[in-house]
Amino acid sequence: MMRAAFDRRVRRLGLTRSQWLVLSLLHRRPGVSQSELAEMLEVERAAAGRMVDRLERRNWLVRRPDRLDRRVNRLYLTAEADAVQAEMGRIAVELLDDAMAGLGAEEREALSDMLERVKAQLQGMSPRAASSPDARPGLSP
Amino acid sequence: MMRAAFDRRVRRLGLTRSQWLVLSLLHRRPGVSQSELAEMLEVERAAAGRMVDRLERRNWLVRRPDRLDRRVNRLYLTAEADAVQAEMGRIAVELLDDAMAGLGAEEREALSDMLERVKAQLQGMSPRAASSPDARPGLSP
DNA sequence: AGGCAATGGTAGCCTAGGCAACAAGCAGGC
DNA sequence: GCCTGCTTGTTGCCTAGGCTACCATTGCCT
Repeated sequence: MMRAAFDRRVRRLGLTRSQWLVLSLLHRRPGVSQSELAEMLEVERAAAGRMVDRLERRNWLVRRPDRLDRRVNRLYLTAEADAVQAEMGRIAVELLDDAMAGLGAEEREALSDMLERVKAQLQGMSPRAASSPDARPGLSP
Repeated sequence: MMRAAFDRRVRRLGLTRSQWLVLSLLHRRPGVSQSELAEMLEVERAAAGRMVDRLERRNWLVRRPDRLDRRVNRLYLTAEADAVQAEMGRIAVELLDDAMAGLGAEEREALSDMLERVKAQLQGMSPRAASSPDARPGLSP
């Protein structure tokens, strides 16, 4: 429902929530590879790749080959994307605020905290959990 | 992540979480129409219709015409669907329990309650909110 | 140097959902 | 009776994601 609400609100900008997540991430870390992007978004490489396809087709970002490793594409936002990115961020905050209108400050804190814990739990049972480099994924080591 | 985790667990049964939601609902209320189904699942009529397509194609349910209103299809589970439905329910409960393993009983209660409130808030701003029959959709009556 | 495993990216097939346009059917007003 | 408007369902086009198989490249190890 959050996704749907967000998409409804930013439709006029010609983007979706998922696309905004990419833009936002690329704004903070320009030059990441597609694999890195996929991992950060917690999504399959294929899905990330197609996302990049769509965004590139609409000129929101550019693929540029890495000079050291010919396999990887480094991703960079275009100027327009950089411009719209902030606006989307504002909308995201607004939506979050509206959605939690019925909750007090401590409740929001608690909700956020609990969801983080649930997320960690779910991450621990995801197939991608095995390759965690340093974090202990299991629950009973 | 919940959806993904659930789908991973029930894959061997040849179904998905969304499909299970339909089966579960139809088990409790056989003979609902597609529109009713869509509303109960909080999904567009088109999406519900395609869902029914897939489930019918795989013989999990049957469309039967209503005798009074030739527009509507009434939906009924097949025997196999009825059988597998309970199993899926058990898996759902298990998953929920696993996901909230890091939370105490009161926390779970609180989380559930808060999410309900957030959901209500989001429902109030959805486009389908206007046609609510009795409930007041606004936030400050 | 050569081979082999790991990594990055892509394409194919699938489910899932949104929005819009449409046809068929129903119901109420005149 | 007839027309007008609403409801039900379907179809088309779109994004989004999962899984698998595959190709190219890289890097390690012998």
